[in-house]
Amino acid sequence: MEMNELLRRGVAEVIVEAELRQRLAAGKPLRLKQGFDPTKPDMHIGHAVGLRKLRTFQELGHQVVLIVGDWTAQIGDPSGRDETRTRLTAEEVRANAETYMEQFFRVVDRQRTEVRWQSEWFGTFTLENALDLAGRFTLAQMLAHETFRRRYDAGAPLTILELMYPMLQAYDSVAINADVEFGGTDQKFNILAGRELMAQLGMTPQQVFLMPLIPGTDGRKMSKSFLNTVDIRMPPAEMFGRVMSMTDEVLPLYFEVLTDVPMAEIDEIRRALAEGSVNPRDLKMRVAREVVAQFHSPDDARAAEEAFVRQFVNRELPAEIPEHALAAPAPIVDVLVAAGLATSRSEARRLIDGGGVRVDGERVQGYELLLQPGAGVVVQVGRRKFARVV
RNA sequence: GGGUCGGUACCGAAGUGGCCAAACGGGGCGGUCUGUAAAAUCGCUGGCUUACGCCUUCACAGGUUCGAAUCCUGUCCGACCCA
Repeated sequence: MEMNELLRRGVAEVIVEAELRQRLAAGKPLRLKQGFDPTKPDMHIGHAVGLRKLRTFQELGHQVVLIVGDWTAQIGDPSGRDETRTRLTAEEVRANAETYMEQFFRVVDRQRTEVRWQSEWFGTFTLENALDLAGRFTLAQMLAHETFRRRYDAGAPLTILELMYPMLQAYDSVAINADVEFGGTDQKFNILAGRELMAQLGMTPQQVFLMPLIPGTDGRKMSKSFLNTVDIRMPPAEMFGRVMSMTDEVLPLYFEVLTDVPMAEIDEIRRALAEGSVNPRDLKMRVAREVVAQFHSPDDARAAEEAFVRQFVNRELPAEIPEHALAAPAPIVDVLVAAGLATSRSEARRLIDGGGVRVDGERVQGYELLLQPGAGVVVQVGRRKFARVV
């Protein structure tokens, strides 16, 4: 791969690019650090952008060092909007780490990855070590971190413990002698702290590789609370559907960071979209197919596409409809709740009132409809929730 | 340690004795439209009830009152000022 594309496609920022180019040119395998906190095991395709980049570096012969942040997880990264954290038990940490890695290694090559736990070095850290570390950073430095300063200025709680977070992450780089640290742009401060610490200790400062935070399917920041994520662990059909619901604006970017489609071709796509000579839906299908193929398989991708076309383009019933068994005739309201199509009987009634419930395609008008066991009718809420009554 | 202000539904935020299951905005869900896009627009958004209505909820625990999210006491949590 061409150097510019390696350092720029799907990359937000490289610090310091000239230095990194030199080190790459020297031809020695580099140690690429990527850390994670085993607190929130759900990864979405936004995270995959960085994983894909790691994978590319691996293919060029470099070594990935994955840090399991079993200590920093106790603090919670203040870089995000995260506020108070509950402490995790050792078992939770281990389970979360496993879940994380299961996702991580769907993209990154396990054979060329060294997995290290923070407890290897922090487990034996003494108070003396901790004080020494704390002594190497100043409050002013910490308040230079926008998140800290904003919270401080806003009068929001900010503990000394949270100030420790960047220090611990910085020390990880020392412990494993990192050449490059990867992270999202929200990691810039923490990763730069690593650079400074390494320099202070007479080591060659690590290079910084920041991945962009990609927008979610609705164009806003990709975030669980917006329900606009595409999660790596989603089953193929759901993953396909979520990608399809992306807003037009993000389409070229998704091509750029989530597929291997050549940049020249993406430029053409951009042009075609601008002049309206293609149906964006068809391009989305291509992205969706590629994404599903990456995290599942090409076969899964094909199947997901067929199911999508059947259900949403042709408006046919999905191939797979969960069955709900009835022991006796039951009112529609009860069936909706029991089959998980409504969370309460009140909600079920509201859905009926709002015209959102259909039985075999017929809109349900009242609450009194009785469904018979074995009837085989299909109950539907909205466009996407189905159950077959048996 | 002292003082002041504050803790309301998924989030933000009104409400400061009855008209409060609680304004408004966001989000979410559903209808129309459609390319499961966006935008637009309409409705819903604690639970139980066909319904009348009933029940639980405004940090937590008590109390005053015919009646409390609203008043009082204590507890917990946060912010600010003083030390």
